Amino acid sequence: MEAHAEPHALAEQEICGLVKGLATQLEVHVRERAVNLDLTAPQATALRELAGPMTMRDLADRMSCEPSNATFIVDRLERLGLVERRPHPTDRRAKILALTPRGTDVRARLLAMLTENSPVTRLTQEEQRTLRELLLRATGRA
Amino acid sequence: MEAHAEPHALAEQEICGLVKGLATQLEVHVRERAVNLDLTAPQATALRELAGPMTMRDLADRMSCEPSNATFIVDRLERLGLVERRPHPTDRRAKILALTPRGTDVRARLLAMLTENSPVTRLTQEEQRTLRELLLRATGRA
DNA sequence: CGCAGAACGTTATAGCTAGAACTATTCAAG
DNA sequence: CTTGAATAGTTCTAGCTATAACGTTCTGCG
Repeated sequence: MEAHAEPHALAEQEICGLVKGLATQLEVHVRERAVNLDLTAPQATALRELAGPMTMRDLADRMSCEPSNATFIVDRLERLGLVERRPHPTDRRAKILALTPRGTDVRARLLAMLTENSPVTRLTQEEQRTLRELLLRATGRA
Repeated sequence: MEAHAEPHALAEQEICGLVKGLATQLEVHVRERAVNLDLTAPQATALRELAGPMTMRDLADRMSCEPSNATFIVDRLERLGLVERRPHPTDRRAKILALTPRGTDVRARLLAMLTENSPVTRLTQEEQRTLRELLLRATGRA
């Protein structure tokens, strides 16, 4: 029987499903808030990650997506007048992303909505700290 | 300053990014193994979740995706001769998904590859148990 | 029984995503 | 200084994904 042969492997598979499940719930949570601002989920996610000026690559890393996808999303945010692409002061290959005044305003309203009823709030502060530690280790960032 | 205004909210945002990051790493891990079997990542994920006969809805739930997407993926798996759609014995709306002999074989080889060097193996058994508990609670399944 | 509401699965559509190929620029080794 | 490798960003394309709408079947309630 499979269950008796590889119990360890089964646990790993379950965790994969749970991680995907939580990621999906978080994306749905973002999407539900984003529509109120006429944004799609990835656009809102990008806006959330733009806590300060950064390059396209930085944004792609923070969103865990490929640079080509960051280009796609920033194109739309720029068209909406929420983000600007500025030249990088020392690296002529790179571009610095900066929020416009409207972008700053929309981002503030977005963050306020995102903090309400997030799936993560099902966990206590202590549990959130533990989860953060485990995710840091699992992703190899710690 | 933002950091002083809402430290709690910032922690939540970091967890969102970490969950997405781990989910992405897990998908990359699946994709890298899947290509050896001429499968795409979602096809391999579906095959992994097909531990036994189940309906389209069950598969969609296990994959955390919409039913329309499950239709898309199962169409391809059926075309590859790995999965069959059979009528449900008591519910004429539903269909039962069953692996073909070749599907069973491919799935076994897939599972063997997936257990090797998964990002989750960066955690100890004990840590994996803790992570599983927290994810169950965060997703509202426990 | 009969009907309203819900559930299962599919289709069509619009939008998101990764990968490969490309240009321009930077970095590192000689 | 110069050349080869690496990096930043974009474009193009194929494929994945969610949503809405639909037909079919089931379920609960009167």
